[in-house]
Amino acid sequence: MSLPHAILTALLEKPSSGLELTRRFDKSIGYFWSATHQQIYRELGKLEAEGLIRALPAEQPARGQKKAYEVLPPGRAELARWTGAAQDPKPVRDALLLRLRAAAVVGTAGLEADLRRHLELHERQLAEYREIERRDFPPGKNGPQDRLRHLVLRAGIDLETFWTQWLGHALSEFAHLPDAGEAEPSGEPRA
Amino acid sequence: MSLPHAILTALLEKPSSGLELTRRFDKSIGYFWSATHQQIYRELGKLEAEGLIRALPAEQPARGQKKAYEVLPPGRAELARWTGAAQDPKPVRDALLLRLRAAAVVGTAGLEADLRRHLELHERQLAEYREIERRDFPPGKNGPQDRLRHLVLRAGIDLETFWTQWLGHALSEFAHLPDAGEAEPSGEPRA
DNA sequence: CCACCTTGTGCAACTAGTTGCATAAGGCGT
DNA sequence: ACGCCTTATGCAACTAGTTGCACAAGGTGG
Repeated sequence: MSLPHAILTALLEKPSSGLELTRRFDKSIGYFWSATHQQIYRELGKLEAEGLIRALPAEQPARGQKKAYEVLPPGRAELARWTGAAQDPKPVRDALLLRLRAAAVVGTAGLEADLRRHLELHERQLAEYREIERRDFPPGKNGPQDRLRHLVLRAGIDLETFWTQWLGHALSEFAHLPDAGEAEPSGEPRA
Repeated sequence: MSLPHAILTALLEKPSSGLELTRRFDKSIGYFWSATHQQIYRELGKLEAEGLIRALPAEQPARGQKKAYEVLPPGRAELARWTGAAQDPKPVRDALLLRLRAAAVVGTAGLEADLRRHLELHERQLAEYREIERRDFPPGKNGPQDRLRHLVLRAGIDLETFWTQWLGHALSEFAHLPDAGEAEPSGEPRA
């Protein structure tokens, strides 16, 4: 139940149309809460119906027209409530770790290449985060909101750092593993 | 599309009934791919229908009877295929980070308590992982499957370590933040 | 001047996961 | 022998997210 709140946050930072929101979700906010444009449009409709946001009175609201939204007081209140309410972390689901575990049973064939690919993706993401940090959080900037936002970015950086390190470690393990195959002494002879 | 593969892995490790699987998902496998018993039963039905697993011929398959499943060769093949196939990491969705970002706009009221609670949860999980490591991976054990499984556990340990550290850092930031409120110089005076 | 591309909005159908409840068998106490 | 608890299996309805497509407006090039 977080997408509406992600949208409220984005709209409070800057009133936007659906497509503008979509673009921003592909950058800053989407780094830790991704969403497709269809999700966003649907949610904008709901939020408007609930009276939490409203369309800024632009020209004519015809099709193919930009329609910008802003947050209404009840929307801000709801966001504040949600932010402060207790929430349980949702259970982990990580396919890569699952695949590694499966590999222990059915063999590692093909996995190494994908680990390498993931490593590259995470390295790229890490580089991007560092660039954002350099650009948006120079040493002087440390008002309360800056500190909070920097904290979030730090989480992103540290997470990507973890993944790159772990993947590096995993690949080095693969390097001296009894190649591919069942990886199981008791496995049946293949074919 | 990973739940069926999680189940195949679990069944290869040890043929089990639905409930036994559920219990194991609450422990080892579920640490990185959680599932409820309803998901598991449904998926067992599908896997059986597809001919990837079969029910072990037990007594009478009446209701309230244990029904254990084992993986058939096509099931093993499918798992091997999936494990080696390239897969994109799925986009991140972390509500806690989102809430922090929201807090930069609508204020931090209530958040600190929940951060503290999350810190405790992660510390507990970390302790559990370390205990498993101590118990299941003593210095001698390092055959190929041991190495792979240890690698997975290491990821869990390092992830929990990251979270505990980051949450600690976040809480220390909160400690010298201009208390609660809007955390925004330009915010409207509350109420 | 019209075919085609881009921008922006949106519906419909599908997949995956969650929640709440139903049902059956067997043991246990009184 | 009856109610009740635990174990085990499962259906149905719901929520959240994904995928594929449709459609309108406005610009662009042959």
